[in-house]
Amino acid sequence: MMNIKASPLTQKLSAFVALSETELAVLERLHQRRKSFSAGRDLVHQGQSEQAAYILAAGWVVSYKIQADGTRQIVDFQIPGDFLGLRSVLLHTSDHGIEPIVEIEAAEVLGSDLLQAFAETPRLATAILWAVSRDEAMVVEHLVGLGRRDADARMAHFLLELGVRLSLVGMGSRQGYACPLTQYHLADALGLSAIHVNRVLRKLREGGLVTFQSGLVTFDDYEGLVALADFDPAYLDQSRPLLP
Amino acid sequence: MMNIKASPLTQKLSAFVALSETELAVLERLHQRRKSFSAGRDLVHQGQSEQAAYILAAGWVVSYKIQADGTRQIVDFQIPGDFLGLRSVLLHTSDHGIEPIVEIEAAEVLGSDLLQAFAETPRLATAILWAVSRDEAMVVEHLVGLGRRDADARMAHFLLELGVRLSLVGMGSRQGYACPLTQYHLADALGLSAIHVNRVLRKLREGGLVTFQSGLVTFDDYEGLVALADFDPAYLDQSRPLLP
DNA sequence: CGATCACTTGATGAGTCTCAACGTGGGTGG
DNA sequence: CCACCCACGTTGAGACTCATCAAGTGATCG
Repeated sequence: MMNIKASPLTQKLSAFVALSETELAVLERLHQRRKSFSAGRDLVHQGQSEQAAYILAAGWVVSYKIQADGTRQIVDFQIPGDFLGLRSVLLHTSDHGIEPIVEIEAAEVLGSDLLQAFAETPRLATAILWAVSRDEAMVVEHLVGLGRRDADARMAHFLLELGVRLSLVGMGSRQGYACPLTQYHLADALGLSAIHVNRVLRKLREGGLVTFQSGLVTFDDYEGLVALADFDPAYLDQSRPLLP
Repeated sequence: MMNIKASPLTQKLSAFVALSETELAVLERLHQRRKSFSAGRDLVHQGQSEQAAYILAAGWVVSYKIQADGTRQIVDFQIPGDFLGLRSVLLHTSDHGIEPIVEIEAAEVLGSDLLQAFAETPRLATAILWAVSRDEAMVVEHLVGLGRRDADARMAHFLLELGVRLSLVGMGSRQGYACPLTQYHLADALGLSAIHVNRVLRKLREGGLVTFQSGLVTFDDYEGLVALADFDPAYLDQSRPLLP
């Protein structure tokens, strides 16, 4: 391997399919057109008609929707190894905004790049399709949380899911992880007020379950948190390879 | 055209792309392996590993997730012209259940059928990809509703969205539509208790906005409802063709 | 060194849930 | 054919979760 360290996307896909040398090479080629973007400036505006998608290489990104009354609902966070704006490319328009939370690094991917890569290595296409389907499953799980979990379970579930996702790209463990999100981010993602988020975090911390402080998430009682959240990582694991 | 009436899927896709004779023929061929299923018996169980997908031809279907504590969250309803279990096929497992609400008619579609159809008519592939992306956009909008809309707006938005979807397949209009859902269905979809659903419906009815009664949804004041729900059908319209 | 941002805490109230009834129609079995 | 039952709908009272308003802290930064 050329690189000292594989890209997060490679790492993630490798956890699920054994990729050949060729496939790895094609994957790395997709990472060529590297760009960086600074925090806070929208990558994609809600309503914009957009052309390119990106593979996130470093940093955190948030996808959100703003309503007419000004409230914001965060649909998902993206972490290294995730795709950005894939649906915007397909629909040739974006119904949501995409904003870097910190300074990020991302590789621009054109529709044509993707097509070509798929033509060369169909297995890779399948692997990426898997990744996209998994994203969809995460959105569904998020929806379930908003509809049928109370604030505590919602928070617990969210922090656990993020932990699993980060672990897949080597940025987290059962101990915890670094997390640049503010309590306002959590509020907008979980459909709560920032004030209530604060109280929930305090409760979880004082209950000895998890600590969210100064950019660090620490799991104090992983099992307890799993129980509280009714967390079943099946929809993320997907360790059963779907390739023939 | 052979058929007196085009299938709902054909109707839906036609609203967005002008399909050639060939494409129409391929589309009709996908509807060959027709089956019917009775209400209440799961088509796909949560946790099952499933092989086939379906195109819904007649009837209503619900996709849901059951939690450990027994509460149910409905992710989406499918109406004629919608795909069922496409993601289950891709992931080779199902993280959610699929249940017919009434007696339904559906055409079984194997992965191989789909691949072959796509090989014959790439434009059709694009059209179907559009339909799938639109479904995704609907789930996202549903998520936003759960997170950031109060019960009244949630209900209003839901009834309006369903109206637009049904209109696309000729089963509804600005006047209203037939709807076999119970108040319990609404409750599980909107993250409310059935009791509160009842109250909300009464409020909307007495406010002269919309009537949900005995299997019939009637829009009494469409504009008023749109205003209450902050409903923007942009994510459904997609009238801008994405084909070259 | 004032400003701003992220966080924190308390008090109050709205929105929604839960529990507990009761109504009503269509189906089923005796 | 009647009596019953069950699913669905309706209504009221009280409790609880979470939002809102108000205020204040401590860091970071131009």
